[in-house]
Amino acid sequence: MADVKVRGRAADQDQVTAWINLQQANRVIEGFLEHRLQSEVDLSWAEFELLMRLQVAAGHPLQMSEIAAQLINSPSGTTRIADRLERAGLIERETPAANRRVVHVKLTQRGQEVLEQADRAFREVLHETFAMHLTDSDVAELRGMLRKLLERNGAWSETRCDPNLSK
Amino acid sequence: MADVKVRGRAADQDQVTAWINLQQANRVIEGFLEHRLQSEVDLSWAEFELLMRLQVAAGHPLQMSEIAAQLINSPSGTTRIADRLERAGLIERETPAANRRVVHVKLTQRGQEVLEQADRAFREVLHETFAMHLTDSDVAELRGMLRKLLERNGAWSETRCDPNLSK
DNA sequence: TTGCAACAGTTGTATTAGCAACTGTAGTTG
DNA sequence: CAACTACAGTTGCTAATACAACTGTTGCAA
Repeated sequence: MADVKVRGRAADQDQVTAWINLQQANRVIEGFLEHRLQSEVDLSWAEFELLMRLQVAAGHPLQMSEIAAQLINSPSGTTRIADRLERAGLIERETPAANRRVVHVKLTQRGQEVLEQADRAFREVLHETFAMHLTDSDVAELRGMLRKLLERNGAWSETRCDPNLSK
Repeated sequence: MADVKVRGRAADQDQVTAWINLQQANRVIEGFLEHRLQSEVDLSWAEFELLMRLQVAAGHPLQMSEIAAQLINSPSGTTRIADRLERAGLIERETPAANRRVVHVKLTQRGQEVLEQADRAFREVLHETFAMHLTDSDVAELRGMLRKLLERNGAWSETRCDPNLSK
């Protein structure tokens, strides 16, 4: 029984370390992305993320609440990001007559263009800081684990993250 | 060549998805931790993280810059977190006579006590939202990948994350 | 020793995020 | 159809974050 406990505590420690490292990696890489996007296309990572979601929707407008769920952001936070993007002329908001509670968000032409440029920078940085250092099977395993974590925590949105941008 | 490109793009997509999922998992789990720590011991996750670093140092005081590096936070951000913890009486700051540029930070008795309580809550939540859903080999693989990412991005601080709290 | 550059940390300022409260709409029940 | 509840989104407010500029310290070089 003491045995079990000792083993349990060591494993516990590994898990804590894994979590801390996950957070650190997330911060470092997000930091690089943030800086590069800011300097190159004047977008924050959060703004880029929102645009990416619209791109994934492929012209089909998204509701604010859908976007918020996918970004795992608060409703108000999502509103603010959308405010900035709308002011910058990159997205449009429209409340459909059919259901005047909701807001349909879609990319403008300009938004599409900026996003494509941002996407190139994004993929470059992601490659240098993330993808380049992982094998294909690493990525597969990682996705499996993360998917499990998201599912078990009720945050799996069956997200296709396939912007399919530069065809 | 078209083949290579196609395969390359698909792999690219998997990598993007892995990254997005990493971020999502990080947000979800950090959210749970944040709420639980806030309600239970009135600490933010950032504050807890700083306390944990001091705990790891096992009584040996840390400099602000060391803490900032480990937390991957800006100097000013670290100062502010330390301000709050000091005001709450959980840490002490002292500039040693030997080098009056630096600040030595250490836990107070009260800080030690609060941290132990916080640590129990932390481990509970981490288990429920993270550790419970991963096998030992998952954790090992994950740590390997994350370590590689941190190293390659110049952010590997050879962090022991072993608070070794409840002995 | 004086002067200067690099460093450690803090503070001013602006941006961002989240909670709680609010507006307005849809659906439901009596 | 009136009242009530739930929902979608926004806004007021407060807290937190980061960059840049600042204070004070150390080490080095002329």
